[in-house]
Amino acid sequence: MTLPKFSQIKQHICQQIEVGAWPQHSKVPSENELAGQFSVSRMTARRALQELTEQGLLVRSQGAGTFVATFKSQSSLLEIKNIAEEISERGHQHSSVLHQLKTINVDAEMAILLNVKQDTQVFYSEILHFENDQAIQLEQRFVNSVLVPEYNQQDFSVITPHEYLSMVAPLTEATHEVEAILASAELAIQFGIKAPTACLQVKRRTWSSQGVVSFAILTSPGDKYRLGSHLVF
Amino acid sequence: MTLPKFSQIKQHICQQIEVGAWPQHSKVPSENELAGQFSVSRMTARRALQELTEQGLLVRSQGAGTFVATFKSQSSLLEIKNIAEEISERGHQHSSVLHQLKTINVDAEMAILLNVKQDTQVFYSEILHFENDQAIQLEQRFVNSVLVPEYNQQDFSVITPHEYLSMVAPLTEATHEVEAILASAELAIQFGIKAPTACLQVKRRTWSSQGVVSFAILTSPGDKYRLGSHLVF
DNA sequence: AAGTGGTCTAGACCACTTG
DNA sequence: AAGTGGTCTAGACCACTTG
Repeated sequence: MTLPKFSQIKQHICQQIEVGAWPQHSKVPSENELAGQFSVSRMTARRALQELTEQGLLVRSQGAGTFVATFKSQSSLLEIKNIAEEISERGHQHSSVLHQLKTINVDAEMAILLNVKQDTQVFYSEILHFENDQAIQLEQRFVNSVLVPEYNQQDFSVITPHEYLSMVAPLTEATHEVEAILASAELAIQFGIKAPTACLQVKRRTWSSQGVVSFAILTSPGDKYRLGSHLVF
Repeated sequence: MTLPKFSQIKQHICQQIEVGAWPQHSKVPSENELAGQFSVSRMTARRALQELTEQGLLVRSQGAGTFVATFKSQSSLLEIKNIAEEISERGHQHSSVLHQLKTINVDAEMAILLNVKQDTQVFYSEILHFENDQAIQLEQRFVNSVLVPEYNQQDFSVITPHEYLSMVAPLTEATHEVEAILASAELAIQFGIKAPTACLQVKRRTWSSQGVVSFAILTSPGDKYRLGSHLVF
């Protein structure tokens, strides 16, 4: 299974930027130059440049060219942090209980979210995280078994899914959706809270260079958890 | 100056979804059908579908087709967007009702948040924002009267606070705190929802080069609003 | 088997910026 | 005038899902 040509070109450009060969504001090869170098049509080279522009790595200007974008100082805002780390940074004790770790058949929706074929087997893990004996987050995670075939063989009492995935499939991209929901009866019991409590629910999709790695649903009681971000312009 | 063909097709699809002709999860015309209907090449029809998918309006599945996505208002955590703009980008109608616009004496906490002396007079505005006649966000805002002395003389039926502040005190920095809360009885009435509903509450502090400009509390019903972010590493 | 989306080609004309 | 990106065409082959 080889990567599509436009993906290969994207990877090449990312690499050049990462190693510093193409610094900020430097001109990157034009569509025609890339098409020549990689022996593809202009449309394919264009797609690579276009997608990297949408991702914020490049900026384009008709007539002028394509340039490496200014790196955003966005690392601190909604970082993808490991919950165990977050808790220990607060000087508290992290622990977790593994509820489930199994293989499931994806339904249509999950197939789209993980970008796998229907009826593929994927991994599902459910872990409840504690901060000083207080349940703080329920982590429900679906993992692409093609990209991370040994996910279900890990011991999640010694490593968090986030830590393991960071090792075997480094993050290149992520999306978040944040919602407020009412705790279900079941959730309320797990968190040890009374029935009508608001919860923050973050749905996080993560990518490595190979594709979608996992889809996680992170739910936390609203009165014990919040998200922060700091933007600098 | 006419719109490009792919934009016209996008508009047409948006319209169908808006007027309810194509409800959630319904199948939209295939690339080939659209190409035929609009007398364009398949690549052009495809671009329209592709961009709407990236924007979250459609979902696609190879072999199966393209479908209208589950609709939910979404706002980005990474940019400070004007709510009126956000709503009109979704093709909906924004309106607002000004509840209050007055001068108040800050208490100790607000003095710290706005970085002004205690007992300074600051402006307070309270505005309820609607998306198509549905109340979607309550904006409670405290504004530094030293940096923005004419805030209380604006007509907030023609300009949003965000738009006005962007003009007179451009953003240089912002912090967000996101929490899930239970709607108070008063809030529930304003939003037209039943009592135990979860709400997303964003507390936003904004700076211009001169200092803290404003502190805003943005509250939205959880079932009608969500925040999103897209990170690239 | 027919339809769908995913990738790709080799051209074209255009608006725009740069030397 | 030459190069660049923006739009568009009319094809092609493929993997996949559906009846």
